[in-house]
Amino acid sequence: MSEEKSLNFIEEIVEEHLKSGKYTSITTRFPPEPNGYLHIGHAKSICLNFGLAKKYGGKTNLRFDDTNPTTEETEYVESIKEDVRWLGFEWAQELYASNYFEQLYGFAMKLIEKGLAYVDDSSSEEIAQQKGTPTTPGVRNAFAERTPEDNAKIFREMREGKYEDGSKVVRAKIDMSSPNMLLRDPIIYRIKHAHHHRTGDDWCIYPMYDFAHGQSDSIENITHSICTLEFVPHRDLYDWCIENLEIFPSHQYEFARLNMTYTVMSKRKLLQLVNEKHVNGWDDPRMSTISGMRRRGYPAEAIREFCDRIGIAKRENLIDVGLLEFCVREQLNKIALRRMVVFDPLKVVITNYTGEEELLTSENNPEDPNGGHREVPFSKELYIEREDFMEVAPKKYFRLSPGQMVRLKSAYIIKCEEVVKDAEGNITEVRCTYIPESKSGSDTSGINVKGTLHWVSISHAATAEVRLYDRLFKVEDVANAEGDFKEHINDDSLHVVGHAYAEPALLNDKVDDRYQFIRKGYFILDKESTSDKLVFNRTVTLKDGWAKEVKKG
RNA sequence: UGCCUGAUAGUAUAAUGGUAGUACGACUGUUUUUGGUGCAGUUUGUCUUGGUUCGAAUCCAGGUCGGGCAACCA
Repeated sequence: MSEEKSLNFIEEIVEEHLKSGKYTSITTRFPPEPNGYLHIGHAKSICLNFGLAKKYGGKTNLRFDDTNPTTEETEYVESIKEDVRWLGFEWAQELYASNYFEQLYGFAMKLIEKGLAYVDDSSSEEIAQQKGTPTTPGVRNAFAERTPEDNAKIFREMREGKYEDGSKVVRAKIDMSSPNMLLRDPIIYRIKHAHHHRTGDDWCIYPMYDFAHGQSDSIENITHSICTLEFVPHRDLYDWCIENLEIFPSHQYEFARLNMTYTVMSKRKLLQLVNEKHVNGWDDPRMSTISGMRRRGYPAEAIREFCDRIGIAKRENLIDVGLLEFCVREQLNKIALRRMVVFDPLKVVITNYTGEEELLTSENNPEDPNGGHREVPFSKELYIEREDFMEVAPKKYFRLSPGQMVRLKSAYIIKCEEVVKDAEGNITEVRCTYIPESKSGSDTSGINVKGTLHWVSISHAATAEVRLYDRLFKVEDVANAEGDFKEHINDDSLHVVGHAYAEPALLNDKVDDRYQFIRKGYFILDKESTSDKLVFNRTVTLKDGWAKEVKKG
């Protein structure tokens, strides 16, 4: 019995095309504009495009949509390539819309010769005004009457640099009264005396998106050109260009873009967060960027799994970020090395412990029988988490309190005998006794305790900085919340624990290792970590049933 | 006022005229040397009004509500 997973609507279209013989293989493309870093919304598109080709034996190109020299930079090209690769995908070809500038120029000339395009000297205000409104038709001006010969001559001169920015544009001659505003003689070329990150100063005219994208698809024989819903009205123009240019008929299909709770997903807003220093760069672990998530410790596999689970449809959506976190935990639970780190220390003295110290063994990962073990030093003086002790314990509190017993993970059962306070009444130390025959792995004490605590031996502990991240915004639906999105920034999205106490095994682990600090969450070493100073990022917390219980009262 | 587009549990997504299912969440219980994990279970849904049909989430008609469209951005 093979449970066939149901297909999304694009997979259905592809299967139909393959079955009917319309195509014998498919080609898709991922077409970012190199004007910013990729975010989780792009990951959805990447997984879709590359996933489709992988599933149906086709190929996917990485194509940079670099038709606007004033916003695009090589830095972004490099980061995009790194992110796509990190997500686990391999492109067939690395291409650029700017590779096709000469061809695109020829396409425009062809339209001019066919009488389907003309040079317009109007200002952008005039053009906008003549365009009409959605309910009233636009009007065509006198420039539309220029002959193909005149148009060709002026277009050539535009290319040669004879005219200033904004003085002339080339427009496709379609229909000034179309109900689709994009068909009201859209601009296809504009003059920009600007340096392009790849073509340098070779060009001073650049094609518009609508005159570059479909043709680029066509040149590359893209069979399924997949984009997001806001491009639906562009499809008429996409098809018009291909039809009138008589080139390979690529087709555009649209799906709903990803929205996620407690975050923003537009390059404009992400750029603002970076520029105005609300975060520390594009790869700040709180960002919805791929690079931010990577630095935070989200595994690529978890992001792929997430994209798979949210599905592909045409309905507007707002996905709970909790689903992403679920995917991250699911993956990390299987691979993360368990370690003990105390964030907020409370000293525990084992009064009846007579040895100097001993090495105990603890499993690296209880989920992984082949995960191995590490040694953990134990001694008379330990740190436990301050929140794991209460002098007056509420009901169902399974941690340490006077007269109560708990197990120290992978070590012994201890019993709280005495609480030591300073002059102000603050608890400075807890004195306990341990049960020698309760040693982990060879427990003959017969005692059962409800609570198990993480701990570190004070004299063996390494110190580390730990960065705890929370959601960047306070409201679920940031894009649709009242007022400017920055008003909803969560000022408490970063907590730095300057001096956490870590078991020494953390000193020897590899940089790429993923950790679960037992009972605290999943962590990864940050790039700012040095041999003198360990810095960890909290990837995600563990689910906390006790916190939920406390909240309920 | 025009055109395009969509509507299934709290959130997503499936059912392609024939038993409304799955995941996340929430809630129970159970296991556990992590209040984690695992396991078992409970919970909640077809926007609305008509029509076609033996039978409608699905087809048809009207309505309601949401999103998009008038950048020399992509």
